Amino acid sequence: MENSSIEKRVAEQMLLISRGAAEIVPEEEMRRKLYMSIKERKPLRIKLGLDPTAPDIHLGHTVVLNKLRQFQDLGHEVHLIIGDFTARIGDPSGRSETRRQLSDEEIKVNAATYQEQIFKILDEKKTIVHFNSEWLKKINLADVLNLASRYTVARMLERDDFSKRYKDGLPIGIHEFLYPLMQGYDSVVLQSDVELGGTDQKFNLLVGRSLQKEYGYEPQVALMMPILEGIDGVQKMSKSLGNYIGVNEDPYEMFGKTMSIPDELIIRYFELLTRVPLKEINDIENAMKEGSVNPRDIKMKLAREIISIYHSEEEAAKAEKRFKLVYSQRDIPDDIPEIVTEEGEVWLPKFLHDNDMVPSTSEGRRMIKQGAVKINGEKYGEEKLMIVGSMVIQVGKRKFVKVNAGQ
RNA sequence: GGAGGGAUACCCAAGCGGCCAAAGGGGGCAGACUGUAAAUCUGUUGGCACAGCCUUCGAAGGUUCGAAUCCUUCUCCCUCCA
Repeated sequence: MENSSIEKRVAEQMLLISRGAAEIVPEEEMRRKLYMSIKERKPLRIKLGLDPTAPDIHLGHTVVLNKLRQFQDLGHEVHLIIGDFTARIGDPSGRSETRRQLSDEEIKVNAATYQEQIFKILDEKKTIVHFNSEWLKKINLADVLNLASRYTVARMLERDDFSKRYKDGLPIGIHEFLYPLMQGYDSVVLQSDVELGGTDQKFNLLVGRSLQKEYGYEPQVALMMPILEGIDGVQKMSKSLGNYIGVNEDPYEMFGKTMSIPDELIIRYFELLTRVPLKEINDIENAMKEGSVNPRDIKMKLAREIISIYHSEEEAAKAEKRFKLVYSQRDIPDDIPEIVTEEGEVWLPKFLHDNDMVPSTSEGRRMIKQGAVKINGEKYGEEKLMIVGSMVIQVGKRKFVKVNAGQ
């Protein structure tokens, strides 16, 4: 192949790879690796490590997975490492406190659900999955010492999270120092060319680089993706903060949650979560700046795009229709759950609780007092309710149930 | 190993014998307004068939008519010294 045509393909790949990326360290090396890969027709080994610390994955996780998928589509070799061993330690990255250590059982369960969800994005056939216990389990203390001797405490303490904790007098477990070393060791074993991660992974990825050098291999390139903000627009998306959209959520939930993101996040979500071409995204951005489109409509498009990836276009359209009905027209949707009960008087707080519309009867009472409960579209302020015939009970904006009183 | 300080609800934080289901702030939820965005205002924020009762101030015991508050032991964390 001509040098010039290789260069051209390198440039093309670089463009795709850079989309949304926060940082590529070092960028020049990325180019060089791509060049060699094309020239020698040898795919790059791309590594992504995942800690099975939470049972479900959400859109925040998909940022990096989408990038991985791009590499796959470009013909590179994707290695997914399930950190079943490292999960025992828990990644200290960005943590202001020591992580809880997980049990084997939890890890196993999480790893299984992970894999099932991950392949909604990655091409299963082209993905090589490893569990890092494969090699980390076999290491003995002498190996650990050998590994540990290749890094220094001073460099560990350069890390933001460690140095902050150290300064604040918060505990740092010795085992937490081992975490980046183990992750780096994964790279040594795998001889990865590129490792992906969030920007919070920078330190770990760079440790991988230096360990690979220590062990006499070519160091990997660190490709960092931004950390996605959650639907509150402020904090990073995470399950524990409750500001997430899960990939397993039903289309209507996804639609609603997407619509609730702040406007400032729209473009970012497009860029990091969809496959809408960059050019189109730019057009959207400009149109919004000019005010020629309503951000609400753009958000609806975003929601459709996202749902299409995890469900289907039909589902997306259905979710949109329902959304418009409930929120724009303030109407009652027709596909709400129905329950059958006996005719007669019920104590509403308990009734709502029994039907999972409120977390407790106390909360139910509060909702009623605050005017959040509607019967057949009418605000209802009483705790006692006479159930006759068929009625729709609504709590807040989004919870509906249809009650049919049997004979 | 020695000396001192601390642990309060989702988070931060006040309370230091009864008026404490526990101030204040953040966050959450709901209402109004809207584009279920943001901003703003208002209410609410342990449970229970609820003007009452039950559980909750790191854990377990104790003192007291009465304990988040006092005592004992334990657990965890921090600071200083070694």
